[in-house]
Amino acid sequence: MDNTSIYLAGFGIRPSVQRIAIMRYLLSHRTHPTADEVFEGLKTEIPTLSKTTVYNTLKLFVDYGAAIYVGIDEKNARFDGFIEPHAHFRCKKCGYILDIPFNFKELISVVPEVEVEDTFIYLKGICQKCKK
Amino acid sequence: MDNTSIYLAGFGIRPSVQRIAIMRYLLSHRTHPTADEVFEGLKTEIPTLSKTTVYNTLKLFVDYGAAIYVGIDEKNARFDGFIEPHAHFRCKKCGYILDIPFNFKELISVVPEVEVEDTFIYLKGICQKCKK
DNA sequence: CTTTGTGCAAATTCTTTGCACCAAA
DNA sequence: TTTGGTGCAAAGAATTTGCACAAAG
Repeated sequence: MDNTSIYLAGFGIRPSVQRIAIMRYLLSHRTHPTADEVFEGLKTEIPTLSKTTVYNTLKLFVDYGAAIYVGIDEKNARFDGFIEPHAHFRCKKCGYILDIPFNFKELISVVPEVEVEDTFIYLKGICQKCKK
Repeated sequence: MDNTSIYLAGFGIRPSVQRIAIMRYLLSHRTHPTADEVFEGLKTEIPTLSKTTVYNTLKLFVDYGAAIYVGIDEKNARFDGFIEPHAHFRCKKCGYILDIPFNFKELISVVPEVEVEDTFIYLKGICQKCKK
């Protein structure tokens, strides 16, 4: 049965075949995919899907707090369906993006003069696999 | 006299008229400019300057550690001549980017399983001016 | 029926590339 | 005289826009 539909509704997002599929993709592929990767991953399942819809939908998810925009990759926008606050690490060699648990509270306190709404922590370096 | 030339040499960067002007621009305009803004700001001073050279040079500066890439603006790459580790805050309304002093050491310690080389902290919200 | 969502094609924008010329070591 | 730097024009790639049709409330 379809709990993705209910999940989306919880964010105030009207479900549609496309939106459900895209959210399902995000939740089952924790790879921080680009819009293109989402499109490629779903075009067999939904042959009529367009890239425009993927772009629209991912933007919608971010606007409604159902996904996180990940700006760690200078070439493409990436998206994360895992919305608990966390940092991201990207390997400079293989490009792999790793979720890093991180408590944002302590960070926000250092900035009293502005009203911080969103926090993005991007770490770059070499991952374990590439180090060997 | 020209200490920018010596400054660049300190990073292992051969000075040229263009490189000196671009670094001077970065150091005197702490606005985290885009490549285009740097180009626009210098084209009167150096009428023969090309955008290609600005792109090449900014990339070179980042590669040699003479400037920081600022990925807080989803539309454009931005650059910072202030290379002490610090965080960035961007106002969602006016787009103003503010430097935030921040000690990165404590952050890196939370990620033992990977080798972090670069840390980027981006904060977004509403600045004081826009709050009023 | 009236608003919202989708998708095609075209446009836009930022950035990179190929190449020829110029400058410096 | 060889390597490195600049700049033009063109290409490339990611994303957005305009618009017509489809779907849902």
